[in-house]
Amino acid sequence: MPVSIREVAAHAGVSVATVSNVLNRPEIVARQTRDRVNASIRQLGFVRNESARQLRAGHSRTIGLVVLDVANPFFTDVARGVEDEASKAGLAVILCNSDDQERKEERYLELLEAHRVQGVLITPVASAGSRLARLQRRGTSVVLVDSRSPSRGQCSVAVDDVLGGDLAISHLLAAGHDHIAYVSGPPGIRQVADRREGALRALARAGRSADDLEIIDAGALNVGGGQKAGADIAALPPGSRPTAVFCANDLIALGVLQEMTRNRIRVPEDVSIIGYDDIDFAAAAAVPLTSVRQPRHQIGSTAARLLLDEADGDGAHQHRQVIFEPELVVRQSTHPAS
Amino acid sequence: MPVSIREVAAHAGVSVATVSNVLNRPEIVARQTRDRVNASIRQLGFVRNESARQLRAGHSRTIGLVVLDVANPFFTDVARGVEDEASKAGLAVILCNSDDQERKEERYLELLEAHRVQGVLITPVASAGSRLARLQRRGTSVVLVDSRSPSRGQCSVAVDDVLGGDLAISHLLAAGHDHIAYVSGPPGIRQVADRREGALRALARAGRSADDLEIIDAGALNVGGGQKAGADIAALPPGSRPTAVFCANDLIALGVLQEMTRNRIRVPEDVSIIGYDDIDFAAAAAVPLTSVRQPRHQIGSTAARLLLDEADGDGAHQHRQVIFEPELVVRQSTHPAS
DNA sequence: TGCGAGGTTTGACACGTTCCAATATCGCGC
DNA sequence: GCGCGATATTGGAACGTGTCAAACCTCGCA
Repeated sequence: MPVSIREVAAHAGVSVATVSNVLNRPEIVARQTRDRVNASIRQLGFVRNESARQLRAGHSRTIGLVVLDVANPFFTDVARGVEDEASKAGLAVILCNSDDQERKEERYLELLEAHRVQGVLITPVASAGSRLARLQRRGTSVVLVDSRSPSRGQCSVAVDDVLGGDLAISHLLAAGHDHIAYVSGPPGIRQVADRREGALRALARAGRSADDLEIIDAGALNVGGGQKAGADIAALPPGSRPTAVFCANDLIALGVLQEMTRNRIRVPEDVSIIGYDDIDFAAAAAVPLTSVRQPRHQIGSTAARLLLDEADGDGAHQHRQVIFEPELVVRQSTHPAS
Repeated sequence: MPVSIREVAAHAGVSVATVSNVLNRPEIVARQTRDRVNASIRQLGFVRNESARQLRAGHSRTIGLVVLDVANPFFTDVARGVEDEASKAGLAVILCNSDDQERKEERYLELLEAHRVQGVLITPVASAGSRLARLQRRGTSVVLVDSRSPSRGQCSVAVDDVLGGDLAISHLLAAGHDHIAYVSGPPGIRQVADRREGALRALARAGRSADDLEIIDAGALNVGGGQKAGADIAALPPGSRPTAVFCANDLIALGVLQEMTRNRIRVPEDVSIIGYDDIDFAAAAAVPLTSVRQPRHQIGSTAARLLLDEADGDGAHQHRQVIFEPELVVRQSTHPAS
């Protein structure tokens, strides 16, 4: 049904090659011919066939984005960053959710490879190293997102989560808190572990020991986990309750906040709460959350640019490991210790 | 760089056609040959070239999804629904954000058409009708998402927003509220207008007039708009303040809630709040929001299935207009009038 | 030994585009 | 009028896959 370049050529009374030239290097064809061809294109409603272009070119004008879950606002914003940048370059973005499952990730990588994408932007599951290496060996560029390249064999964009943890705890220490808890997610996740490490670093600098950081496990990096942890905190007798809690991400912080409110524990007067990510809902919470901001959109756009640089490939590409610094955003959920 | 079917054939000592048969109709090739070919495939790391397949087949194994903005949790969940369904069918999803801008939408539609996608799932901007008609005329299937087909010329999936507005207001009336406000978004958006219409319908049934519904314009369907509207409400003297507000979506409701809390107006004791969409953050708000739930994930998956049915095309496809019923979810932000 | 049937394998073409080398056309100076 | 260079156009070969009719085996049976 769709009209091909051949039909346009016939309609305009020129050869197929000329139509192709009008499309790709209009300056080399005579104005008169060009106008005629363009008229035919409009008249017949011709639209290039990307598949055919790709076949000839050897690679597609498409990039793959594999995230753990777009429904997480962090990744949503990263995805926007990627898409905005890709759009500028005329590229399409194929979106894939791995749900942190190896099998899904593997299936998607194969699909993307079959599509001969220019490259893959990925927040890999823990064990993805060898799969990615194989992918690269076969010629697909890979850029790690929110994840650091261990081997320097690829580009990566990450945020210094250790620093982030440090910022959060330093803020609480400066406000005079000395009974602080870390509401953790699954410790197997790098981000969770790094933020904890940063927290300990800040404590050490203040002359405290690791034992001074109470660890409360939320089980999952979502609101439900936060509620569970919040209930645990509320159940403590007021005297032995931490006066400040640092949450592994904002979703957990929102859950904790909700539980505090439900139990009539005032935030920040009785308990200060600090989150991580600074998602939009952090500012919009009933008590606006103090949080550690990550440049989410920028993470995505930077990753996309690194990929484009690698793929545009004049061969001069150097792998780069970009690390952003997180930033403390103080709002109303933290308060000097009474 | 990537290995082609030809190299596999050479390696296995068979013809190209046989390799193709192994890939597409394994049952017709002898077990022995099949095993040999499969071994070569694994050994060489062969991965099909989708572009070439598509070129041959005339259409790609890809669908396009055009939403106003994935960063809106409503669309995020719709996108997940689409992607889960597409994944089952082995299709890739190309994600596009129109940001409610005609030009961006147009560019993306052209890109998707060039990719010869199997079809396009789209929440169109207001004026998209003719563009979509043209797209269909040229052979690309279109399914409207969260939007009704005016012409019945295509499939669509929507939610009965009039009913949703009705449910919300009926709930408030049943609780004895008689001073109710509608915090509206841009009235040009169909969803906003429909929800208002539903609200009026419920009032009329209760013998009230349209004048009984106070309209407060939030300006935008986001948290900021809600805050602005919330400030307006808080500024009213307690006596003439509405005892209940129905917000055009949850983001607005969260903004209003935040403003109430900041001004020490109790929710729900002083003011009841009801939102729309029932996004995950509604349940997680400091005061869990009563809201009108839309089956977001299901909207996406249904739309994808309709598209697949149309594209699988044994010719027997009938366009269908699916309309879901929204559902009232009562939580703690609404309360009988005192 | 010859023949046919049934099961396997293969050659060749088509898909729509791009690119390169080669050809056609033109203007211009002699 | 002829030849030259410059400019415009064209023919045809790829790219990698899927399909289909035709060729090729092998085997059993007469």
